[in-house]
Amino acid sequence: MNLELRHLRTVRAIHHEGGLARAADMLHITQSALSHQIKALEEQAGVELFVRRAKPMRLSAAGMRLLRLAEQVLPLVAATEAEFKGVEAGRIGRLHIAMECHACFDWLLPVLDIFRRAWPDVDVDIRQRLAFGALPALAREEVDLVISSDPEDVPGVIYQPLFDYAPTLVVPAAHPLVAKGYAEPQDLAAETLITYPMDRARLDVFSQFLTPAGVEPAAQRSVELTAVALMLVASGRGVAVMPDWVLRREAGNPELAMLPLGQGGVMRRLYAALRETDLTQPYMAHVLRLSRTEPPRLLRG
Amino acid sequence: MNLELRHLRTVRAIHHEGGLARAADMLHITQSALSHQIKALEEQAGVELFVRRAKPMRLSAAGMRLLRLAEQVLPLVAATEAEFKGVEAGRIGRLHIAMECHACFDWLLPVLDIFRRAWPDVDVDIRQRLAFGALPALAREEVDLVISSDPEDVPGVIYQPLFDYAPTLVVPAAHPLVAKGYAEPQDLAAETLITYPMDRARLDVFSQFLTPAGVEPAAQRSVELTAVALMLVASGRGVAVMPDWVLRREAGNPELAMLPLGQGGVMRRLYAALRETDLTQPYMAHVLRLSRTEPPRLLRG
DNA sequence: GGGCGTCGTGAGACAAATTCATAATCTTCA
DNA sequence: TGAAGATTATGAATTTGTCTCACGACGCCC
Repeated sequence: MNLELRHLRTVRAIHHEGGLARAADMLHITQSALSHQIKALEEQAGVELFVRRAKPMRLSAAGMRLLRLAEQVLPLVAATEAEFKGVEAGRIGRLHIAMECHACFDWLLPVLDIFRRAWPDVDVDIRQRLAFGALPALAREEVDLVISSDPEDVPGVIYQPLFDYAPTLVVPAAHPLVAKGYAEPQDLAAETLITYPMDRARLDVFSQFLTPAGVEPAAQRSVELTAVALMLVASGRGVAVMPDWVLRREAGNPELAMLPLGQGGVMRRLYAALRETDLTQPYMAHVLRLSRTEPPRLLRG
Repeated sequence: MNLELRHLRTVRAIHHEGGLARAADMLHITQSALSHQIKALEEQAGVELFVRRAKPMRLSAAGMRLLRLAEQVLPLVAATEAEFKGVEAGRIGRLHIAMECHACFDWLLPVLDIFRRAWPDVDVDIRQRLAFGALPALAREEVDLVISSDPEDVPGVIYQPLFDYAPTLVVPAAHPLVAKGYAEPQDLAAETLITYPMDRARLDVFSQFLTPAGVEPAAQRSVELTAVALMLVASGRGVAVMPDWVLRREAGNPELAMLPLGQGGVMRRLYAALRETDLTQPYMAHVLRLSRTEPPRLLRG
């Protein structure tokens, strides 16, 4: 019977205003238009929706059921429309984040905790394991922000630098390398390397250290959790490379020792990638600012 | 932003069918129409509702919010439309009853109890004290059935006879009139008459007995409940006139005695009034049949 | 019974949705 | 990589639907 919201708005207006003429007034159309409309509607429904005996016109029993539907549905619609105005105004939005950096949980969770208090209407989520990589997901609008240290040139996507970090080797306290004071690629040739479960190309230890030197570790083992990796290192099962901000917290742990990669260490820069169109979103600006300022503060505090 | 159900149906179809072309198919319009429609919608909303990078087209974050609305609203609409089909088929309807007869509760409630089991989708109600009388309320579709013993000629309203009854005087068992065996109007001139709280014109004792004879009772008192009226009579506070079907239940009560009005008694006929247009409703036919057959059965049983 | 308010109706103006034909993209697969 | 197939976009014409205008009908209230 092809009901439309227009009809529900009409039914509600006639009921609330008490009569066709006044309802037409409130809907900013003529009384005649309403008369035509309800006549067509009644023909479609096959039921009399209004009682015409008494003027002004009133809803019949069947009309009342339509009114009930209108009172249910129209507020929902109005709320959604209001949300859309909110989206236009930038108050509402979505912030789904993809990380190519396992340890980033460490600083990202506190950052998002601050963020969600400031932007309660923004839908926040973190998504791992995107099927075809994080950047395509960004372009396809599956996610809205990608945390990565490998900027790629993708049209419509821009990179904002966040902060620098040093991938650092962590070994058992008793390890012979500790005396040397730093690690060279060859030093890992006989070691079991513990990494996060990611593509080699996205692991700093390979992309910045081992692969350029053509060195392969004796064995590799992947674990999901930072705490587990550190435990394995402490118990002599292998060595790992992690951002310095993770390890700074373990500075007081007597079972572990940290060594720079190479004599001078390796510096890496973390970026946030987002769609160019989202750059104007105020909440995006906010989350970027938080992501630049909060992590260093967390390390000090 | 003038959303319409059409748009919600489109959004839902595109999501479920996964793409414009298939959605167009399911909605029985061309792909082109849909393309135009969503373009217009996006312009109105000021937000991109679909992600066009990847084909087939997918909902964007904003589109997802519209989808949520669609999933909320469309089932409600569909349910109401289904109800309207039910109304057309006569399965669903309203049966609001106005009584001009207080004691009719006695038989009407059992009748409605049977009725509602047979017609669970018919909305049943009993309404007392209609502002301007029951018959205008019938014409105005405030009620759908009126129980009355005074048929009036109203266009569009027809009367169906239900059953006959005898308004009967009930007095205390020790009352002097009991010896006489019947009551004449003058016998009530010295009595307190207990009635239901209604207009005199609608009380049998006046319209059929006292008023024609020009007799006025010594006093009149009105009570709502039959049981209370009988209690007052039993305790010598007055006399009352009620339909015989009410009193037959009190036949064994040693404190009360029943007397016919006049030597031969008075007979009255109860009618059900309804709109002519409702005469074809199957549930109306059913409630009328029940109202004819059940009350006599109740008296016997 | 004449004014007043309310609703109904038909014709024409206007707006909107749909279709048709075709172009522009993207995907897939050899 | 290039051609076939699938998917979406676009512009103009067409159809459909909605609204307005002008007027008529009806009921109500002094």
